[in-house]
Formats: sequence, C-alpha cells, structure tokens
Amino acid sequence: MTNATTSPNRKFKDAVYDQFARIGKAVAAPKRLELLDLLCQGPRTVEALAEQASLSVANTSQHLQILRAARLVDTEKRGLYVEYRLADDQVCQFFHALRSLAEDRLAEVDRVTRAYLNERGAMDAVEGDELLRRVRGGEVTVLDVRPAEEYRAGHIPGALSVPLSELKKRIAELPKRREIVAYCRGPYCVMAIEAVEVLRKKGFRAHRMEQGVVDWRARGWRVEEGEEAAS
Amino acid sequence: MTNATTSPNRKFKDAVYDQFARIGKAVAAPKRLELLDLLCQGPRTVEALAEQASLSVANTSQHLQILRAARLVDTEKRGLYVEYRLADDQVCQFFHALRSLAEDRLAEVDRVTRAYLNERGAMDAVEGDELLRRVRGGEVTVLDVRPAEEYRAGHIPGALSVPLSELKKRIAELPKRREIVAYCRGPYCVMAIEAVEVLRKKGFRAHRMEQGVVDWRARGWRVEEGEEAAS
DNA sequence: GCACTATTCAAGTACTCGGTTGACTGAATG
DNA sequence: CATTCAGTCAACCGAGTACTTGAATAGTGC
Repeated sequence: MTNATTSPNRKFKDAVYDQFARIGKAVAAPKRLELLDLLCQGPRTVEALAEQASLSVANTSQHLQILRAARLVDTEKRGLYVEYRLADDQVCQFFHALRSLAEDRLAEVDRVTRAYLNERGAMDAVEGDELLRRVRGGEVTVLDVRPAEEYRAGHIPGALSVPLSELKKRIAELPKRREIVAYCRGPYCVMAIEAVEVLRKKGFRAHRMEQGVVDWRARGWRVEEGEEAAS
Repeated sequence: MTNATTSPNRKFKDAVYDQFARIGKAVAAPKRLELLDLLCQGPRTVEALAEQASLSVANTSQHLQILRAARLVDTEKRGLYVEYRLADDQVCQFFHALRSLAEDRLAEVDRVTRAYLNERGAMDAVEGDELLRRVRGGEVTVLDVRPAEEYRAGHIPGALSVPLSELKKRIAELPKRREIVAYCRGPYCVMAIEAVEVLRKKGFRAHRMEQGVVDWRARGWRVEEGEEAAS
C-alpha cells in the first residue's frame, strides 16, 4: 500500500492536518474550554482566570500557553499583570460553534443541565424568545449580575450592573413592582440562577435569561459598553 | 480556595465542559480530522476511508468509533459493508470553521502549502474569485476529478466527471480549445493539481480551482447530484 | 454446513498530556 | 538592597492515546 518512504503528497497532507489538529488539541481539554469561555466575556489576568476556573495559577498559566501556542489567545503586559485576551473574534465564534454542536449532538449536555436545575429546586422553564422580546422591548428591568469589569466590557443595552456579590446589599435599589430579568455569562453560568433565587426570596418577580452578551451579539443586536448612566 | 468537597456549581460546570471537550477531543487528532474531511465529501466504507487516509483498517475503525462516540458520525450497515457518514451537516460546517480558523490564525498552514506547491513546480497563483465567476458563468469546461461516487454525491453544476485515475485514458473526450478548470475535494486535496499537470503536458489550457463542493455549497450556490447527462 | 470478507475487539507498547510541587524571573515597593 | 507579587519554568507521576498485531464477530455466497 503506502510504501516505506512516504510520498510527498502524504507528507503534505499530514503536515496540513497536523496544523489543523493544533486547534483541535487546544480545545480538547475541558479546562481550556472553560478558559476560552471566560475570555469570550473579556480580557482577564492569569490570577482571575485561575480563580474563576478553579485552577491553580501554575496550571492556568500552562493551559494559557497552550492556547497561545495555538494562536487562540494573545497576551499584553499591563504593569504588574499579564492580560490574556482572545486573539480574534473568530475564536469566540468558533467556541460557540463547538458549544452548540455539543448541545445539539450530545444529549448528555441537556441531561446534565436539567439534573442540575432540578437539584436547585425546579427552576421554571426558560421562556426563550418571548423573554428576549420583552428584554429588547424594555418591558422589564434587566440585571447584569456579572462582575463590574465584564459589564464594562459589554452589556445588554439598558441593563443595570449589579454583580451577584453586591446583590444583597443593593437590593433596595431595585424597583419592587417591575418584573426583573437577570442574566450572566451564558446558559452554563450559574450566577443569574443564584441572583433569581435571592430576588424571589425577597419578594421580587424575577426570571433568569439564559443568553449572555455573546449570544446577544451573535443575534446581531447592539451591545453597550462602559459604565451605566449615573442613577 | 475551593474546599475539599467540590461545590455543586463546580461539579456542574466541570460536567458541562467535559461534554464540550468530547467534541474537542474528537477533533484533536490529525487523522480524525482527515477522516472528517473525507466524510464531508460523502459517505464511505471503513476500507475506503482507511485507504484514502493511509491508515490501517483497524486503526481507522478505532478512530471512527471515537468520532461516533462524540456523535459526529453515524453508521449504517449496508450488506457486507459498514457505511460511515457525517451525523449532521452541522458537523461539516464545524469542520470548516476549524479549518478556516487554522488558516487564519496559524501562519504555518500557509507556509506548508506554499512549500508544497513550490516543490511541485511553481503552480501559478490561484485566481480566486475571478476564476469562480468564470466557472459559474459557464465560460470554461469544469472538470470534477474526484472518484465517481463523490461526483454522484454532489458536484458543481455542469461539471464533467473525469476521475483522476481515468484522466489519461479519457483525455481525448475533452475539448481542446476551451479553457479547462479542474477541482477536487478542496484546497488541501492534491488531485486537481495532478490533473492540471497532466492536462498542461498535453497542451490544454488548464487551471486548478482551490474550492471544492463543500466550499461551493457554503457560498449558497446550487450543487447538482447524480450522474452527468449522457454525453 | 463451509469458506470468504468487512469490520470490530483485545492486548500490548511507546508516547503524550493534565496536574502538582517547588524553584525561578522580573518588575514594583519598602 | 531585600521583599513582595504576578507569572512562568522544570521535573515528575499517573492516566490516557495512537498505533500495531492477532483473534473474534457478523454477514454473503457456495
């Protein structure tokens, strides 16, 4: 079949697919996918990434260097810190293509999330597009419960920034009568779930929106940057 | 930081990213990417895949089972053979997203292909969109040099099926005056390159089109199926 | 039944990968 | 100038992976 000395065609193909596999290998580890997901929300330091992905700093650094070797992320030295960011918007899109491929093809993804939501006490069914419509129409108070930096890097127009960690302190600021919709990083981020739990306990009418800023942007809708208007 | 007993949030996230990584792991091996690429052209038996990817049958079977476990491919028993096919069109799209990410981000891909083309004797620069326009306009004779089954599974409208293996025999069928454009599986498939070499040696005006059927379809253009009209 | 074929399974080996630990670099800060 | 802090590097271990070889499991045709 293939003779002992591999043909130049074969060599070429092997070389090309080896290159493609560099991308594949980079996204073959769950923790690297988690890091990519976080970086889709905006740039971050190694330490921040390590904490948010529950990794040691050394380990995080190594994963990031693998991602950098695959040219998926870039670094920038900012004073004492090293800031990691996605190398290109295409990377974020690719991550989301991978994610939705997994959602569509692997029934386990759905199973796992359902199990988790059940365990947390039967979250109501997400209302999907109807909820999005009301958010867009400004019919509800929209809460961005992510850390303030991520809000600054981009948020849904009109959303208030109330990081989950500050929610209890600042709960008095929120309008009691109006319906509240909380969102965070996306469908697999649990901050909005917790926020809704807190809000409901205090008597608010609160819902969780699965979509994050990235999904919002993917639909071609406008994303606002910077601080919110002074209240 | 994270206490000994991992929080349920962490467990959930780990479980979710583990699932995503199943897709990642599936595309982490160059040979599996090559198999996926081949399957993008149409269904095939294990043996055919093994031969075209220069793998042993047993090894091919194992790779295919990994792809199947990730739900990227499906099997169908056809008499004595097992036919493997992509589980969904989304898989093909995902493969192409990965490929173009690699092309855009990894300079090595370009370097490797240039080196190969040079070695083969300075292929002329591909003319890209201008060539595509002429192909669409029917201004040239279009040659599909892939094996006949692949032609049948889908080809560029109006293209003639002349598998590379039969080209020398059937070269008399081709119109001598008209310009010929040959295509095969895509930019990293070498059959069209070889076809053009043969044609030029025989005095034809021949060019290679980088794009394959998949790229054609990705642009939203019509793809024809089945045999060519009797000549 | 029998031989034949396409594919899969099982076991073994060399290699790679993820993660830990601890030392190291290089830029502020006292 | 020593200290502190963010991040990286190096060495190591256990688990996993790609590929080979040889046996086992279907279907087909006689």
